[in-house]
Amino acid sequence: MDNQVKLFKALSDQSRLRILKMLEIRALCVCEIREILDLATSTVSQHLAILRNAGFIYDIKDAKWVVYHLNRQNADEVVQSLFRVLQDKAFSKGIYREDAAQVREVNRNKLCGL
Amino acid sequence: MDNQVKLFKALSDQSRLRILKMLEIRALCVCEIREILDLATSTVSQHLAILRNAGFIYDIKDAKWVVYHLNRQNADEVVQSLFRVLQDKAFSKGIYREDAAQVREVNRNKLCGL
DNA sequence: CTTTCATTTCGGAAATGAACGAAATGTAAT
DNA sequence: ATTACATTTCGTTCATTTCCGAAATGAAAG
Repeated sequence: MDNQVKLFKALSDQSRLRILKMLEIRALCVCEIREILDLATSTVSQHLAILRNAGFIYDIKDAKWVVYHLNRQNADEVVQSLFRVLQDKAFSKGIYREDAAQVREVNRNKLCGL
Repeated sequence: MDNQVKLFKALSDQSRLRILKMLEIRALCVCEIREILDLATSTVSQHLAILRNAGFIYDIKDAKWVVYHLNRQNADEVVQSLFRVLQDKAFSKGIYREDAAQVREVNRNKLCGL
């Protein structure tokens, strides 16, 4: 598939936009994202794969978790430009604001094992 | 559907990105767009409806044609921001460059009736 | 080495999207 | 008015996407 189209496709889903806005606040593991989105873990994992494949995020293994980070250093100018689109205040309202509040509260140690 | 998601969905199709880049050069009627994309007229009409519904374009009836224009004045900041994404040079290569050449050559009078 | 547990992959169901041709619409020309 | 014709709408088909639960993976802890 055309690379530019792939970028827009990755962003054309509410759950994935929410994930990107959450990762803007801080890196999160799959179980934390799952908790906030309230979707099956496998579904969250697939959304993350789509975002990673498009270059918006990357993951780092940390202890028993896979922690996802916003890929702010991506050299692709279109990706950078799209990150800037997500800075619009439209993405700080409604569900995005609610998610932001939850991101500050969730704790992977409490959510998952420990 | 969420408004922001609708914007990205509208852009997550190669034919629709091509249409927007063509309209950047000049306003076009459906038959001119159909000629360049080489799709059924009904398919082109649906793509145009999706872009219009998202606010990226508008149409004006002119004689027997419906002429589509880029909606550069759209007040939505996200739309403006997305127009800026499309300014990236990635959208002036490959198929987009070929389309641009064709836009300068097509003539609705020759294509359609007259 | 075996168990535990977070995550990914797989397979399938339901929803959505893209494409076409045929029929409907509406306007311009005869 | 009737015809001609650009465009839209409708109905259908096929591909893709989204979602889930079950099974596989892989690393850490016991």
